[in-house]
Amino acid sequence: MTVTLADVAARAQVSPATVSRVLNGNYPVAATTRERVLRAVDELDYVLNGPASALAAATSDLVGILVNDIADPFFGIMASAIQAEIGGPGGRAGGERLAVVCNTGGSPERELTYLTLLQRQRAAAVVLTGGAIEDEPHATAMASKLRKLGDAGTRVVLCGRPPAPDTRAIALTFDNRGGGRELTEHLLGLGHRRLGYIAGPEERTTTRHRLEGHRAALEAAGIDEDPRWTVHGRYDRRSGYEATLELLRRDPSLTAVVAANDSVALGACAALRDSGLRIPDDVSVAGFDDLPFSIDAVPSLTTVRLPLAEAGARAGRIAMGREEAPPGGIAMIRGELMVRGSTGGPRG
Amino acid sequence: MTVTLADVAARAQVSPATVSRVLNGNYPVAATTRERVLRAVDELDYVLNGPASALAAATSDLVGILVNDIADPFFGIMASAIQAEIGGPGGRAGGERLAVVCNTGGSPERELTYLTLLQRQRAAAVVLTGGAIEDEPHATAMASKLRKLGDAGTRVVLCGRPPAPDTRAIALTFDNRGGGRELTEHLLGLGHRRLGYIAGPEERTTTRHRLEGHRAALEAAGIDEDPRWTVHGRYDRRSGYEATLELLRRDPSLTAVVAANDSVALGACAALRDSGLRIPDDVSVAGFDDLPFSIDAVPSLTTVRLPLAEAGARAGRIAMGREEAPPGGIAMIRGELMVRGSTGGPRG
DNA sequence: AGCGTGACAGCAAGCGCTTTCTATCTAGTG
DNA sequence: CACTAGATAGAAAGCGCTTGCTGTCACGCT
Repeated sequence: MTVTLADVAARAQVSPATVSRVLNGNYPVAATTRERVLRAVDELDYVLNGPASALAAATSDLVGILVNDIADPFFGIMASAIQAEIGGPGGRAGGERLAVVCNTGGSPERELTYLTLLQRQRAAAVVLTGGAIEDEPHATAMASKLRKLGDAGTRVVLCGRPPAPDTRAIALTFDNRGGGRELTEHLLGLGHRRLGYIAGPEERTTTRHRLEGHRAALEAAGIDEDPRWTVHGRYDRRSGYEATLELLRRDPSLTAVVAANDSVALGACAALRDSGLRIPDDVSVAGFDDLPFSIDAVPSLTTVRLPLAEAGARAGRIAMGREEAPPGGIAMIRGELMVRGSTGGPRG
Repeated sequence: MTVTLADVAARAQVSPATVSRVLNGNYPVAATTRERVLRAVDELDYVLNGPASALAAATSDLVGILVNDIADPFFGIMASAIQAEIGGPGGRAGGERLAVVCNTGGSPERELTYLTLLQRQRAAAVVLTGGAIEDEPHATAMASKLRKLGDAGTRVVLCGRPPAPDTRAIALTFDNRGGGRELTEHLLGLGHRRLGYIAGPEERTTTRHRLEGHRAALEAAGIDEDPRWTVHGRYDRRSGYEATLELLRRDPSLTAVVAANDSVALGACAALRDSGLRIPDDVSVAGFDDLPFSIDAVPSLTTVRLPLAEAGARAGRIAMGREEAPPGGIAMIRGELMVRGSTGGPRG
């Protein structure tokens, strides 16, 4: 019923081998023969059988991209950039590859299961985006899985994620600590002394690093941090809204709120406004990531820009073997402080 | 080197057939045997070879999701919902499926090529999201491709996209026309008579339908539309910014601007502010989609909410055969007008 | 004229799994 | 107790493609 290589071969009066070679183009085939084959392919409307081809050749053209939340532009932007470089149709890369975007939802089990699924598909490469989960057993399981993938010839690249030791994985890590520190230094420079911090979920590297940067800046400035000034939440707007109200309840004298990321910062802004506070006159707000909407907030958000698209593109190229891995397999990608309207000197 | 089914069989002292059956669980296997096999799988760290399995069984567990722009939350939200229902790891669905999110970038060729790639992989189902491109040759090619996919047993679902006649594709269509109309009626009700419209790219069904709704409302109100009041652009913020400046240049007396979607509306707001105009006192602004950030705009955006997540979830279930297709294979999904702060009565 | 040499094309052996058909064994039945 | 139905397990035939190896020619060289 379905057209196979053999059918094409018969029609073109050549052997299946020849058809295969024409299609893969890695073996000399006379121009006239090639033409005949291509015509047959066209006439029969032949479509290669991917699984069969993958099985015989022991390789596949699937590339996995793991993201925490595909609905979040932070991941969407990286995924998009990675995918463009992977060279799906229209990409500059030669062979047409299928990018498989997998949504882990931040769940450790899913992360692992997806990796197994990709391993099962004999994926050509896998790119993991976003922070890692800091759970000892899970980290061990991940490392082991990544090692196996690497051993099986799958190229593994971590994009915006800390290195995975004892693994062949290439890591392009965001300097969350440095960015967090710079951001808080900016606030301190403006004269703020009482800063609330809305952190992301615990046991996430991203959360921890940004928070560490923040605390390092405080410490360097000789400020004793009040434990009440830190609240943990999710990486979304809602969480930012609630956390801000909580922060305000705990200490109404705060003059600045630093958020785990831009979405959280937006929620913080909303909460402040709803509490009758002006930004930045009464309270300054800062975000992280510099997602596209941040500049449109009113006032526009002071934040740390992470080169998401660039990092994704680079990760994609490395995954495809079109760019050399950084020395040591690790590269630290710095963020850039974007000072905008949401931060100003403290009131009074 | 790599562990195969046969290795597991040898270790468990059973035939490969039995191992396969244990793994697929669709054939009776004695409990003790099953256990022995599972132990062997575990000890050998065996991972099924996806391509081989797909080849032999003539089916695969890949499900394609086509989106225009994965970095755009509009698509991200739908993709996320679809994927959750597809039942990747952790999903309620039984078999573990791999969702393949394909980024077409709005390019017709890529759309087609991705479909071929999915066809090649013998995808179990394909969900196409977002509006279609209104180019006769391309539409024909798409229909033909979708027909072939359908004939090959791949379930095809259109989510937020007009029906594809002569195809087995199930369509969950957004009522863009109705939403557009309602939105403009709201503005007219407030007393606006000179409305600018920032449309999306031409030759897109979404663009056309929303615009048609807008015009229908104007016509019903007996307003002659000035051709200068419509500008076409892309579906992004930047485009909204520029288009608004252009609109203002063409007719500074406009009292309202209707945007093709929320991102464009945000750009419009920025342009208005930069032009020294207040929203909504001087000019009202309306968006479309009600993406999460819309409520955080200042003032918050009046827009038409599209149940993106619900539609995606439903599309996912239909694609998996877990929900019946709507009668006639077509369902119209209505939007809901969300009146918020960005629209008000015209000045004066 | 004889022959080495490319340039192509074909043969055939798998790749690792699924599944039909068949064989075996146990337990239930008259 | 002979016999049959039901429950498992195995043998083996592919699934559609790739690729190493083996021809077969047509040239051009000595």
